[in-house]
Amino acid sequence: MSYKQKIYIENISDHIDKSVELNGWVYNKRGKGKLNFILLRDGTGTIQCVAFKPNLGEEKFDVVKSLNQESSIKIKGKVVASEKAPGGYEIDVEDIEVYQLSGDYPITPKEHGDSFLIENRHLWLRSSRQHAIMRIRASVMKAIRDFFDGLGFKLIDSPIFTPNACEGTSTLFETEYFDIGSAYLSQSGQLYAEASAMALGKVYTFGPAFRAEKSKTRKHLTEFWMVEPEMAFYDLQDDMELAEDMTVHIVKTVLRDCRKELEILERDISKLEKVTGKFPRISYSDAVDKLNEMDIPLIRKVDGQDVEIRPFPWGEDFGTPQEEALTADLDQPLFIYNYPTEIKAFYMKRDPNNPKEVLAMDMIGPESSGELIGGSQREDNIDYLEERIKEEDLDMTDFKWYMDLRKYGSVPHSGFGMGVERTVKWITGAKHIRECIPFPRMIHRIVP
RNA sequence: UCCUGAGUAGCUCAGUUGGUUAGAGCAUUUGACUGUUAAUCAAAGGGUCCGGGGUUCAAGUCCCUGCUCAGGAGCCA
Repeated sequence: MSYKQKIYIENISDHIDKSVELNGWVYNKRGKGKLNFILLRDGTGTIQCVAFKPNLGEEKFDVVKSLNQESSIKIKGKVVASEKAPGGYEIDVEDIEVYQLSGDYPITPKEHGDSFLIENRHLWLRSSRQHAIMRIRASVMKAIRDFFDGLGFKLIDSPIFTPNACEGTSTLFETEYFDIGSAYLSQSGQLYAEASAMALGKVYTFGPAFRAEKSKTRKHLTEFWMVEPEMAFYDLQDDMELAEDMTVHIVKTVLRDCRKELEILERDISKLEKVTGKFPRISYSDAVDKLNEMDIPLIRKVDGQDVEIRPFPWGEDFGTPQEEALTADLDQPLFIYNYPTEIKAFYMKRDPNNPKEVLAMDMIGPESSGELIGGSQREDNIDYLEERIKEEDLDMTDFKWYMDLRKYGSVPHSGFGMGVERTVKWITGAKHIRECIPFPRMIHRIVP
């Protein structure tokens, strides 16, 4: 039989009243004497299969009785519509074949703790919630690629091994690289995206990024996926407009293609439906004023003690409490733009009207989802860029090739980076970012 | 790195003031049942109470120490 003729549960309604063959795993089983109900999952969905002893015969019925959770089986039977069946359809089992009877499956239908589930991540992926999140993740990835491809962007792949730091060295994973010495795992493909944008105009790089930050929170991974578009002749306004359109496109795609998954996750869809565009924008300085109106202080650790500083001083970066306060009443993501130069990366363009600020923006998601996007117009003036590299104590020789981009036809250009897992966390309403990537890498976990 | 909390059956947990043989639900095994929805009912098996040290006639329980895990902070996407 050709693979094209294989039948999957997600399309089972195309085969009503026909006999079909399904392959899958036992998700759950309920016995009732001569009648057994098998909940079969095949990766595309689940369906109830009804095994009735008089129809199957003693021998085959004993096979059904021996099945336990996650046994792998082939089932032949007729597809029937039934109000009693979860999902509306069920299979009247005519024949069954066992690939393998499962041993004691550790993830039972009852509750489990976080640490047990993450230790069994390779099996946890089979559970309905995780299954739904992974399908939404796949949909988000595809939405991102479709969005940029549709606008004529070219996908370029930036290297994972890099010789130097993009922003600071303390958070780099270091590895040996033959006789050359140390190489570092890429924290961002941005510098390479900039070079590519000068060649191709509009590009995006999409791949994993590695950060050795010792963060231990529900929104940090040491390995995460990031999409980074970079566009020649785009200013900061263009950059924000693009980020907004992309975000709307992602949410719309998931709402269109993943209704079932969002239902399994019990996500409040009405909240996502409000993400339609015209995201609010506020400058950093206005945001500081607003925080002070709301009496939100800066909280700083001094000798292990939390000290509240009022009013919030201009020049300090926003943390979680500030982001939450600024977005609490909003249905859509918020752009904060024009940050103090000192707290931002060297490559961001200083505002020609105010050198204390850079043309940078962050997009903070609603529903406490935090920073989803960070971007900026890039510094295109070679002298200012050199000044900033020196201020940050970075090694000029590392950036020789990067400076060439400002030497040979420098142009205004902009870009941003969006964390895929944070976006998936927001859209799915997942409690923890570790649920938003198949195999999370975190400060204290690298297995499985 | 800092702060807080937790570690008892395969899993989720209870375990009184320190006191006889450490319990429950799920999972597993066996049996009953023709419509179950995390099925139900009956029975059985299953324990290095995280490791080490201490106090005590007596420690799962109190003290010290180490390890592991979780939540939060900072940093960031």
